Amino acid sequence: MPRKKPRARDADATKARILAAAKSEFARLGLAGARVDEIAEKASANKRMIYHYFGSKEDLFQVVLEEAYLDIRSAEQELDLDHLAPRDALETLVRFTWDYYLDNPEFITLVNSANLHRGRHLENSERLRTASRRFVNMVRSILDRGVAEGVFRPGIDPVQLNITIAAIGYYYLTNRFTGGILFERNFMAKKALGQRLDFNIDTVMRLVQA
Amino acid sequence: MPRKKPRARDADATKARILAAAKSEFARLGLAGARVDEIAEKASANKRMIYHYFGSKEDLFQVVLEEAYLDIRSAEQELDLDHLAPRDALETLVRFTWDYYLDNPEFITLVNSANLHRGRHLENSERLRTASRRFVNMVRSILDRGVAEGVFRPGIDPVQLNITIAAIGYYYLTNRFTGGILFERNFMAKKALGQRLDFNIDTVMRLVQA
Amino acid sequence: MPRKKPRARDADATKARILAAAKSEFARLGLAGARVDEIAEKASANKRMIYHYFGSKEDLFQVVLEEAYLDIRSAEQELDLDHLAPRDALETLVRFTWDYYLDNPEFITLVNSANLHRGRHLENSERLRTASRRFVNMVRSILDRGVAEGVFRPGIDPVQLNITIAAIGYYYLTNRFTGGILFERNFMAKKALGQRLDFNIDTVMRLVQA
Amino acid sequence: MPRKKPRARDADATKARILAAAKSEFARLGLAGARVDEIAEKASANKRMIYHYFGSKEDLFQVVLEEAYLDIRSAEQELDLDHLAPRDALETLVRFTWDYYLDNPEFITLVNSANLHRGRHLENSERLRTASRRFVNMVRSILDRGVAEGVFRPGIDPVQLNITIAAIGYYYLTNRFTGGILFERNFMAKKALGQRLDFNIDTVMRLVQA
DNA sequence: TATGAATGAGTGTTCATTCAT
DNA sequence: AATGAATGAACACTCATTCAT
Repeated sequence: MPRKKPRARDADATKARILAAAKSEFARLGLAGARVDEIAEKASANKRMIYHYFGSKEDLFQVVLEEAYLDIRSAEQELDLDHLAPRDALETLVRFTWDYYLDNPEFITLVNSANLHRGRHLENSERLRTASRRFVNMVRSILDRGVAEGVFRPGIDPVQLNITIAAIGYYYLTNRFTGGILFERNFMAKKALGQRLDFNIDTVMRLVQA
Repeated sequence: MPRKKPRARDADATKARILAAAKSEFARLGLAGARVDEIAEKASANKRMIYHYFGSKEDLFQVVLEEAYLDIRSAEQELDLDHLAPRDALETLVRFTWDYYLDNPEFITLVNSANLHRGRHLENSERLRTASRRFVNMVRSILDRGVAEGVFRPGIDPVQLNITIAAIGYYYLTNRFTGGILFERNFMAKKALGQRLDFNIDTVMRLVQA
Repeated sequence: MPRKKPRARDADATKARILAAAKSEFARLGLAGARVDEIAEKASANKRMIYHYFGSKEDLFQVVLEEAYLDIRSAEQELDLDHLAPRDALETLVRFTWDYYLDNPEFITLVNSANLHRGRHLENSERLRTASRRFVNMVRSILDRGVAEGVFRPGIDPVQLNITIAAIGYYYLTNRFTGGILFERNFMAKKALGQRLDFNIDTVMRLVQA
Repeated sequence: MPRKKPRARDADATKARILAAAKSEFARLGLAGARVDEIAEKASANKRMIYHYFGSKEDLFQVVLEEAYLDIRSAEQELDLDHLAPRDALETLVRFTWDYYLDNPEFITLVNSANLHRGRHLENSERLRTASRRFVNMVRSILDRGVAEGVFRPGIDPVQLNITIAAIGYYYLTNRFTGGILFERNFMAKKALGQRLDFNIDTVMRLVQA
């Protein structure tokens, strides 16, 4: 017996399309600047579906944010840093962080938006806290191994180190527009990007050097 | 008998009040999130005056941004770093940058907003470009003196260094909300702030060390 | 049992109500004088619907204008003047034009508004151009038949004639207020209206007389 | 004794500049569309002066209107039609009316605006009523002389005649924009203007012909 | 006579959200 | 599951007018 309407089953696809459109719009325009109409149109979905699946614009923002953070945390785990020598592991992490920001520019503006709203939208995400703990432990383990092997100096706070690794890439990229104007450089030129990555690896290596 | 300045109906004072209110609102809510009505009310000014003096919400945003940047550039000049020993000068700059961000939290979110809008509002500010050139030259001069004295290694790009100095403070503070959640720390606790500043000074010193 | 048309939530009906209200308001107060709020209220519609269906106040004005012109052009076609003797056809047209202006006073002020705005809102209406061509051809055909029958003199430009037929009715009615003041007459008294129509028919007949 | 402040005496000049600017703006945009700010700027006058001299925007409109009407009435008197043969006098009047409309295009849109507002702004102008009476009498006298000389037919109402003389010129010019679109002609081309004037003279002459 | 500063009530337009089907 | 219609509150911006000097 042939099924009647194979139209259904789109629920997940519709949700995914909404989420992708929302991510793009929130990243591009911020929470206040993004428009529900525009998100619906870009998702080829009816506006009503957004409310059906996500409840409200803010709730949708919250889901987008959580997904974005879980994505980077999950990608970091796949780096398998525990199987690399400490120095290699650290350099890999610096490179990965930089590349991830470059490949996922929405991540940066989403995080900025989240903080403009004082982190309110992530407050209750236990999944995120768990993933973060795991991530910090990974960095700590690299540091510990490096100290044991005598290549890293002791006493480095893995959280501080990690903030710095993120900072030196993130800041350069998020402020690439005003930076380009103030310093009269094209921050996104291929050569400039390469130089910055080198500078950052150097910075981190000198920082942990025994 | 010299008359005092006839202060009532003072255009300059009104403009200044509008500017201050706008700075606060744009910093708090972003360009899209800020409300002209609210700015007017906080400035104890009539909404019409905003349009009279600044033309539009975006034009007002532009002025706020430019003023904010000029302010930090001007404060940096007052540090008189050329009269300090190179290492002291650099540490002073790192400390100043950190303190400025702490004392002027609006600066950070304003810069974020400027970049969310792709730097569009600063594109034509020659005043800013001039001030920035002067600032970069100041950092370059510190580096040169340090190299000459044998305390800094040669070949450091002053722009890269400066970006890093800004980054390691800026990122910590702008992302203090999500950071606090992910890393389960109070980023703004007095002790945490002190530790971060120490970490940053250390980072920069190791970076330039001969 | 056939269900009646589900009339509630009827987009067409809402559009029609908006159009009718807009016609009335634009006619009464002009494009600048009419208020979108008032149009919405008179249409028992939400203001948002006006923008949903018509885009903007000016676009709405454009649609109102085009509809108004198409309406008179369509009514003229229904006169079936080609089946009347040339003199009867012409008199019928003069009477119709006069009656149409009397019955549709909004038409006159709408046309005035259109011209105050330099015709900008009708520039791209191909429908209107088509209807106008058909109309001019109808008048031309009446003239031609009259000349062939020897009752009209030859060489009359149908466009000039038509402008005159419109003018002598239109001017009297559109300027009835200042006219009433200047000439100290009630232009809209039944007797005055009859006299003017007679005068106009006479004017046109003498103009085309062989 | 030397006069103190020779700055004064500008009062009349200021009023005149305001009046000229107001005429232009009201003609161009209508009563609702014209802006007090714009009028002040075009008059190189302070906005406050408009209120000082004229009381309100509507009062200013009233003065502009009255002046405009008095101007055409006064120009008509200067034609000295009583010294021309009846047919010449009539043709002169038709030509003058046409030329006046062409040379003073603001007059037409001002009259349209006056009537959009139902003549309200002219209701109490006794000066205008007086000038109008004189004008009607002039036309009546031409007709009477023509009848006496046997060149005009009797029984023509001077008011109706005058309305028609105005109408056939006024309508063509006020509706030149929509007319140009509908009839696909350039109503303002030199040749077109000449043809229309000829057509109008012909119309009037046939109308009064004995 | 003249003026720049200031204002309150609007004015077209947009928004996130809900209703009815 | 999905949709087009509808809404009310808000939004950026404007206006004619008055105040203070």
